[in-house]
Amino acid sequence: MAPQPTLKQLRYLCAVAQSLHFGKAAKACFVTQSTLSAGINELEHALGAALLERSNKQVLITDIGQKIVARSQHILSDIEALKEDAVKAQAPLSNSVRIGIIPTIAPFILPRVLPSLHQDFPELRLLIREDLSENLANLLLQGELDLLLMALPYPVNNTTSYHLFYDPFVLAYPTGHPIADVKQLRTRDLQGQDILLLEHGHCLRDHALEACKLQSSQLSLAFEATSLHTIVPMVANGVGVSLLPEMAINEGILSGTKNISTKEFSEKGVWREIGLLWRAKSPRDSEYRLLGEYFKNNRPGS
Amino acid sequence: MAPQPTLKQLRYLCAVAQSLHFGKAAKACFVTQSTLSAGINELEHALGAALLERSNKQVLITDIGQKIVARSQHILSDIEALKEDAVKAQAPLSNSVRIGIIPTIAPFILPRVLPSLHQDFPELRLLIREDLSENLANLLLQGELDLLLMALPYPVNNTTSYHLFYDPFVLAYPTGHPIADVKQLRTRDLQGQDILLLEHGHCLRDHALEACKLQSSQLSLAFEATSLHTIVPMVANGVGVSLLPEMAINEGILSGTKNISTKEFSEKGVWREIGLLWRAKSPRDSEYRLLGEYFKNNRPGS
DNA sequence: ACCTACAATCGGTAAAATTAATTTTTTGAT
DNA sequence: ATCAAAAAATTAATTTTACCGATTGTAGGT
Repeated sequence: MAPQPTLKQLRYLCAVAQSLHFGKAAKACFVTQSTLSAGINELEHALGAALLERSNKQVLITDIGQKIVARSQHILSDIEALKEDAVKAQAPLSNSVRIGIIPTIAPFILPRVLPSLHQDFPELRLLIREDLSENLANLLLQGELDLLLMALPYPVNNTTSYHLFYDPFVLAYPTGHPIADVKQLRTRDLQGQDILLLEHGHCLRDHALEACKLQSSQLSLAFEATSLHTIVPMVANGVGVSLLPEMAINEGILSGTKNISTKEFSEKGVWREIGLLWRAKSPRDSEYRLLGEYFKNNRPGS
Repeated sequence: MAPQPTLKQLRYLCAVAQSLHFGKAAKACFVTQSTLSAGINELEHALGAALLERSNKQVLITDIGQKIVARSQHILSDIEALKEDAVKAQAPLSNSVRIGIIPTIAPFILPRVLPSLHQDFPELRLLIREDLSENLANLLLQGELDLLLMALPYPVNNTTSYHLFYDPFVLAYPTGHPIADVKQLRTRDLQGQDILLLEHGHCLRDHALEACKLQSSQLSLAFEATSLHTIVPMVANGVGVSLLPEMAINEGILSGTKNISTKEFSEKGVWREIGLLWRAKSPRDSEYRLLGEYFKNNRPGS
């Protein structure tokens, strides 16, 4: 196969086209005249066309040479633009981040974080996808998402996790429910209660059960909700009690709802851990940590 | 200075972007995996950006990597277009030829040559400039013109000339003029005649004088014409005789004009030489010779 | 615990780019 | 015609780079 033209050769050609003088062009390219001469020759052979007409008095550009010069200039400026792109992309959080957030976090953290984030990193484009942990994990591994904001621990291969904060579970019960009389609420007080939880697939359910040392089989209530917002009116109607994340309450999930009371657990550790997750090999590791700072500093209730 | 990205590296990148697999990409590029790997690394360092996210299981393209890939594909296809241009330009007489023609040739040769030329070389674009020999010569040396069609000899540095044919001078005189009685016309019969010629600058004038062995000082008629077409009516009106190029007569410069007769010289050598002229270093030498063939084969009167 | 698949890395060698010096070519001037 | 000047081409030696084959390291699957 014929040798390919190189960018260096195109640079030499354009330099000659500018000065119409091999010696000057060589200087402009920081090479010796012989190097430039050889480069031009290579290009002419690679293209199989005479681009320049040389004499000892003047250098002229041929018809086809002129066309090649024009194309070369275009290509070289495209290369510059490409390099420029790379430089611009260096600024942290200046590009798109495709983030996946589980449904029990997204509505309660985004309204608070997004505005300040946009202020500090106006170039950042957050592309948000809300889905269950399992689906998000798959998308992360497939490279469809860059970052997950979810409850930890959640096992995903080759990922790095970043702790943000703990989000306590708060008991929500119908006002006047007997449990209101318990002074120091402990997880064992939940035994035998009708506890409303989200349906399978929501990790909030699993984390709540684990935090309260309950087995799924202990739940007497067969009904399972599809979102926190539908649990609230059910509790208010006396269907049962529920475990709500504090961040949801802080963000006002109960506002406007009557007949619901809440009580915090007196024990430590009745919470879920909130964190970030990304592919361990991701070159944007440091950017994601930076983003983590923002979520930390702007957590609901802080 | 940071090393420049090379086209080879961009090719490697695009290959990886296609297969998302270093080994396959390497094969597609006809290099080993280690070579490709090193190339991608160089590119990333040259740009200072992580373009790919590698693990032993999958290769993902980063956000910025995606942009660079898109630009690279664009650049690489531009390179192909450039090469394509060069190949197309290889076909002889497939590009522009900027030709300069003197006013005493152009109107009499172009109508005949252009049609057949266009038929055989439809890609050829003849850009014609009509001017005096001296001006054309300057333009040729400056590279503003590629080729001259003119009367020879005409001294121009560093040029190659190509003989086309001889164009005899024919005496034109008012019908009934005494010279009509001369049986064997010779140049010495012109002595003492009122001879109408073009003004200074037209080489036709000088060549006519030389061919007829006359001195400018021998001309009794002070008036000089600006074009052959203005000479004709003057001869018809009896102002004097003139020496017209045969090609002009063949192309019908006298048609429709009454009271003019013509007579050929009985001697050999009463002619001007018509030829092509180009810079000796021109790489299109062979194309110009080919073009010369056309002018030869389609000379006026042939 | 082993095997597999993959990209990164290493060491050696072949190829190429680059330079400084020289040669050739051309051309204007004497 | 000869000379001198200018400029690109060429040459030969050296440095640099590219490339390959083999090996290493890492994760995942069995």
